[in-house]
Amino acid sequence: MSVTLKEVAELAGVSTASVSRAFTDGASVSASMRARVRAAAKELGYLPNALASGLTTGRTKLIGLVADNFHNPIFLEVFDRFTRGLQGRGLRPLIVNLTDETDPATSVTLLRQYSVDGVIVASSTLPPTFARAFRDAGLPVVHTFGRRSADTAVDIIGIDNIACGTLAAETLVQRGYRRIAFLGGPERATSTQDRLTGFLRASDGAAEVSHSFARAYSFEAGHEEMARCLAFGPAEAYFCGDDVLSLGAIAAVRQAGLRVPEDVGVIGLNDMEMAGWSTIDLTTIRQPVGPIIEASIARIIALLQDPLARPEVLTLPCHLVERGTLRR
Amino acid sequence: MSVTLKEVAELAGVSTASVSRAFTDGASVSASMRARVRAAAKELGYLPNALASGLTTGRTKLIGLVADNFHNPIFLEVFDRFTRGLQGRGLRPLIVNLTDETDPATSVTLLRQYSVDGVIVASSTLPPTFARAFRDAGLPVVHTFGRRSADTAVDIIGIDNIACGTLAAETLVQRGYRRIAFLGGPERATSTQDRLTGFLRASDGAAEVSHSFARAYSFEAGHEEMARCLAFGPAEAYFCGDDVLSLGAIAAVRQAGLRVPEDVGVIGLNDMEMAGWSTIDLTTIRQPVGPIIEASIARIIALLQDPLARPEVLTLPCHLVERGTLRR
DNA sequence: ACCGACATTGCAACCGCTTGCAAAGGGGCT
DNA sequence: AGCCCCTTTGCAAGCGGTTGCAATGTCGGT
Repeated sequence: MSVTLKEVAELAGVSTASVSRAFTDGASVSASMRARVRAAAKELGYLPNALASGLTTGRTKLIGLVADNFHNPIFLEVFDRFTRGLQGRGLRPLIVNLTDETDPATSVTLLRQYSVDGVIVASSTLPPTFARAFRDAGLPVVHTFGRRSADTAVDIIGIDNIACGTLAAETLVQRGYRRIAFLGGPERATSTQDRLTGFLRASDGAAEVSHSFARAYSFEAGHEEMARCLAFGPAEAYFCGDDVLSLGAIAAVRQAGLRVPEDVGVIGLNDMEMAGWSTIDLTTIRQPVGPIIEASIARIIALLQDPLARPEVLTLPCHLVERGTLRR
Repeated sequence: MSVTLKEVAELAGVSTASVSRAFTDGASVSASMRARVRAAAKELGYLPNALASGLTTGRTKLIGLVADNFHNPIFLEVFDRFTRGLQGRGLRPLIVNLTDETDPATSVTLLRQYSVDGVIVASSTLPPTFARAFRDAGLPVVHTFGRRSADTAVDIIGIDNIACGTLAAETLVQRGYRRIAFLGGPERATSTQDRLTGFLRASDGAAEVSHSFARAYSFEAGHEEMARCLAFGPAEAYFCGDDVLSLGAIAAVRQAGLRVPEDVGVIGLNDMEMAGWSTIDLTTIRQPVGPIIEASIARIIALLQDPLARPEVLTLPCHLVERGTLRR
C-alpha cells in the first residue's frame, strides 16, 4: 500500500539500515548518504511508519489524554491547548472520554494496548487513585487539575483549591456580605471538597455561612441548586464551585425576580472564555489554564526522559477577576 | 516491559499462533484451547499490543479526527459525541488540531505516519479540497459538516446550509421584519457562502436585505461586526451565521441601548447547548449534531469495510427552535 | 609505507503479532 | 479396518523499522 523503507533503500542503492539512520537524527550517517536517501525517499513519497518504529524503539509518541468533562466550556480551552501543545512537540494525543464513572482499569487497558508513552489525566473531580492506576501500570502520568495529596504518588499540576475557597470567602467578606454561601459542584469531586474547606476556614467567624452542592458541574445543576437555596431564603452572596454553575445560579436568581449583584452576589471559579463576554460579565477566580497546561506538557515530557523521576506537585496561583456579579 | 504473546504461549504450553487466535474472534480455535490461553493470559496480565497487531493486519483502529475550531462551544458536543461514538465501537480517535490555515498536506502526513484506518474531517469552514487530500492519499475519509459539491469526491455529511439560509430569511419575513440582514462568519468559509446564498434567494423581493461578514466564528467578531452595522443604521433583524456570533451581536445591540427582540431581532444557527440556557434564550436554527455524528461514524465504518464505496452525500434537516430573540 | 583511531556502512536479529500452509487428530461412513 | 473430510494446531515467514556488532574505508601521523 504505502512506500516502505526497503523500497527507498533499493532505489537509493543502500541498506535499509542506512535509510533508517538517515531519518533518525543523531545517528551515524554521512551527509552525503543522508542527502541521497532523502532524495530517494522524496521521489517515492516515503513516510516512516510511526507504529513500526514505535514497536522497536518502545516509544510511540502517543500520549493518552483522559478527561471526564466534555460539557464544561472550560474544556474547550483545555483541549485546544493540550492538543496544540502536544502536537507542537511532536507528540500525538490519544483521547479517552470517560463516560460516567468509568473505572480506571478500563482506561489503563485501553491506553496500554496502544502503548502510549505517557498519560495526562485532566480532571478536577477524579480521585488521586485514578491517576495512580496508570503509574502502577508503569505509565508515566501527570494529573492536571488534580488534588495535591499527602502520599505524592503521581505528579500533580493545578491550583490550590483550598486557597481558592479562602480567596472567595475573603473577597465576599471584604465586600461587606454577611450571609455568604458555598454552592459547590458534586460533593464527591475533590475540587469541591477542597474549595469548601478553604471557604469555611476563611469565613469562620467573619460571616454567617452555609453550603450545599449541585449534582454536577453544569448549568442546570447550578440553576436547580440555587432555586432550592432561594426557596429557603437566600444568602447575600454565593461562591459557586465553577463558572458554569455560577451561570445557572445567576439564571435562577434572576428568574426569582432578584438582581445580581444588587440582591445576590455571585462569584465563580475558572474564568472560562465566556465569563468575560459582556452579556455574562461574571466575577470569578481565574485559574491559569494556559500555564497549567504548559507545565503539564513539560512535565510529561520530563517523565518520558526519566520515568523514575520523583513525583512533584506544582501549584499555580489563582487570582480574582473583577467583573459585574459582585458588588464592589 | 510488558507481557508478550510469547510468554503467554510458554505458560500455556502452546504455540504463539494459538494464543493469537485465542484473541481473535472468528479464528479457528477450540473452546478448550481458548479457555486455556485466556487463563494463562489473565495470570500474566497479558494485553495484546494494538500497534504490533496493526502492523501485521494493516488496521490500527485509529481514526484521525481533524478539526479547526476549538473555540466554538458547539465543538464540545461534537467532540463528546465523536469520542464516545468511536470508542464505543472499538475505534480510537487521533485528534489533529488545525492551527490557523494549516495546509492539508501536513495533516495527511501526520495521520499517514500513524497509519490511521480512516479520517473524519469535522469542519464547516474547510473547502472540499481539504478532505479530498486524504482520499487522494488512499485514506477513507468523511467530511462532517462539509459542503456538498458538484464533484462528489468524498463522503459529506451535514446540513443544507443553503436551505438554512432560506429558512432563516423566510422566518424573518414571516415575522414581519422588513429590513433584514445576514451577519455571516468568515467570508471564505463554505458554510457562510451557502447560508448567504439561501438567505438572499429567499428574501429577494420580500424584504430589504443587506449582508456583511464577521472575521471569525467568535463572540468578539460578532460583537465587532454588529457594532459596525449599528453605526450604519441597523436592520430590524439579523440572521447570524452561528450561535456564538449571535451572542456577540446581541451583546453589541444591548450595549447600544437597544433591546432584543423588541428593537432588533436575532436568529442564530446551531443550537448549541447554551443557546437554551434561560439567560441566553437564543432563537436559532437547530443543527442535528447527534444524528450527523452518528451518521458520520457509521459511514466511516462502512468505508473501512469497503474503501472503494462510492462517496455519498447525506444531508440532514434543520429546524427552527423558537426562543426569545425574535418576535413572534 | 605502515599503524591506529575514528567515521560509515551493511548484516542480521529482533520488536510483538498475524496468517498461509501443512501436519496432526477425530469422526462418520462404507 | 480403511478412507475421506473437517477441525485444530504448529511452523515459519513476514509486517516496517531499529540497532549491536563487525567489516570497510578514510585520514593523520611517523
